[in-house]
Amino acid sequence: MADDLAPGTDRPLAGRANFLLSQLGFHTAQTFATRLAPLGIAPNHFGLLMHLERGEGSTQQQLADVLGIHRKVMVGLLDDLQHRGLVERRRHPTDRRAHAIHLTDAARALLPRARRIADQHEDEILTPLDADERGHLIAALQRLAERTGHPAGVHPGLQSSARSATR
Amino acid sequence: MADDLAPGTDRPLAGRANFLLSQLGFHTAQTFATRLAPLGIAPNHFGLLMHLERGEGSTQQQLADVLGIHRKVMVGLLDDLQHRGLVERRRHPTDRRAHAIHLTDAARALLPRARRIADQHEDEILTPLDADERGHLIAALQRLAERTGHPAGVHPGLQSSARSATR
DNA sequence: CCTGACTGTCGGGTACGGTAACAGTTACCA
DNA sequence: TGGTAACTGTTACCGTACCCGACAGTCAGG
Repeated sequence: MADDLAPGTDRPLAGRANFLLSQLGFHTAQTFATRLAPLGIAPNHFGLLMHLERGEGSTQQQLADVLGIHRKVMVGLLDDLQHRGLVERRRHPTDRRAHAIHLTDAARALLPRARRIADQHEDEILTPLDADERGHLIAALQRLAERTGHPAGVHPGLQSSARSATR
Repeated sequence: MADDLAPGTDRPLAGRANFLLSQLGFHTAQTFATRLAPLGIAPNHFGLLMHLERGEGSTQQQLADVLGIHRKVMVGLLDDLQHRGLVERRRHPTDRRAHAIHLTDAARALLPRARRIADQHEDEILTPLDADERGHLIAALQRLAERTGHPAGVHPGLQSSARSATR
């Protein structure tokens, strides 16, 4: 579209889609972490719990693969959740080196509350838009997200900052 | 909209606007930093240079206020840029405690290249959308960004990760 | 049975973020 | 005029988080 030798356009940052996405993404992650903090978990814990909900008994390695992180990080995440009483590391039925990760009843009670917080937070973020505009925005974002190479629902920044909301 | 006592909706993460924004924002910031790295600067340096372009001679404190960060962080950012030969700390004409920050010729030569990289990066991110959809998306994002409380063009995550692309 | 590969975990080096404090300078105000 | 309070830019410090390799225990295949 732009001439390959032309200098960049002189638009302000606030009109560039990449800046807006980065700015809004950071703000969204930050406020969501704040909303979730009273539950004693961080956004990455929430994502892990959501994954565990459909598929308990997985290995830590399997979970790490699905979320695209290193097994070492999974140790820390599960330590947090176990300390919080939300997951159990049971013996794996067939592989004695591995753990089978299961949700506790407390986690099953917590998840609906967390989902409601997520809904409220989303509604708050999208306040300026009506229902039609929200639909168009989400559809557009999904199309952009598909191109990033990350599997659906996998956050690229997951490999860090697990303990911020834990203490 | 949702009943206040209802459990949260059971949508996957990939369909929630707040998750999509956070995911895309992180990915966008990451790839933009990569595109910018060959120039020897990070995204926050780019933002600072853009601000300096319209308004040289500012004090470090003034710049920190405009960007919403602490003066100490500005010291680090300017250290990087000065080391890179892009800014000069001159004596302030009226206040001998303060520095007057000026761009160098190298910075004025670098900025068009950086802007072109930003344009290309934006185009790359928005590939799946046509011109109309891009316009609608940017307009919607701008309306959401206005509600965050951050001044236009101010990135909330600016207070960190300055040195990632410097070395 | 024995070697190689895998699982989950632990310690150590390193870099980062935020706090407190500093000298130099200005502004206020009696 | 003098003296105190506030401000600028900077440094030193400390607790924390992240990355790396290494480890015991266990499985799989020849």
